[in-house]
Amino acid sequence: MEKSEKYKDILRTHSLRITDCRVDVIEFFLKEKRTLLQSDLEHKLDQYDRVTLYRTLNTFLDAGIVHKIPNATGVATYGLCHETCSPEQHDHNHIHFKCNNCGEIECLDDKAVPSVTVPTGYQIEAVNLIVDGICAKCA
Amino acid sequence: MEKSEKYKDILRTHSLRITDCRVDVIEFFLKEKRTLLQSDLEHKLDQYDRVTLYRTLNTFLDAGIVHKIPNATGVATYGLCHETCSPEQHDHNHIHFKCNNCGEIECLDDKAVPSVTVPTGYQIEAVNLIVDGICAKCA
DNA sequence: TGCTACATGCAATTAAGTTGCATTTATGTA
DNA sequence: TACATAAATGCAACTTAATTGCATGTAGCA
Repeated sequence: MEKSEKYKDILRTHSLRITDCRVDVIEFFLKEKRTLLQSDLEHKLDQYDRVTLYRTLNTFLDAGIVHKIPNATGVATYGLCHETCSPEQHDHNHIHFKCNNCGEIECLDDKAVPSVTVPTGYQIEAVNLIVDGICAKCA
Repeated sequence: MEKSEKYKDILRTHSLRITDCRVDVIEFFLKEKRTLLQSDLEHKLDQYDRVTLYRTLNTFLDAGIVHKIPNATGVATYGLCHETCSPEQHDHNHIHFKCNNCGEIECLDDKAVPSVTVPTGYQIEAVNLIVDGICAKCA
């Protein structure tokens, strides 16, 4: 299968229309293999308006193609979801690592989040574990 | 000891000058017993300029009086640190709970964060666990 | 009491996030 | 294959948060 077909299939799977912008955004995520900011997309894919990229990310968020990673920088950070994700069921049971040197946020896919307990009366919908430190590249 | 003396002592402990604004911000945190946004301070302590409140929060962050809680809302959220915190050594080993109904972020001080491991070459400096769901009040 | 470094207030700027609307386009159907 | 329609895009505009510079005021020490 041609590469662009693979990107298009991700859109088909999530019942989204196939547009150049969406295909390019998925391609960028898959090639970079890292979490991205909207500004990353704006620099790389500057043929598209920033509002279009903003809406593309939100559409992907709703569809379960990307997930938003909580962090203290104040800037929204997005990671590509596993193929098993859908709008109903997400599998984000992995650790996020934020490097205090290079600033990059990584998904450590093979590191599972330990189970947590909360006080009585609290209902858990999602668990996010963010580890801050120095990544292997910067150490 | 008078209450305001208690607030001032927190500032003395961290080698910060005692000013009305700083004392009022600490008092607000201690009385509310919850995490706060800068906008919360702006509404409650409107006798101070918002830049002053912004700088007060940053000063407290550097000094280790408050900590910034990672979240996906895009708005900085601050929690008062335990008295054991200092600029060098923080004790934030507790879970943060964000309610998807009321939006409030709580520190669950009695719930310890499980230990985590990261790949070889990564150095851990801090661990943040954010649980999303419905809090006891909203359930 | 006065000096000095630090804190504050005000003005202004940058950046992120968001919405409305006119235009263009993807896709199902005749 | 062309058409109709709902959805996607681009542009303009706006809101809010974060941030900086500078003049003025003040806490804390000598």
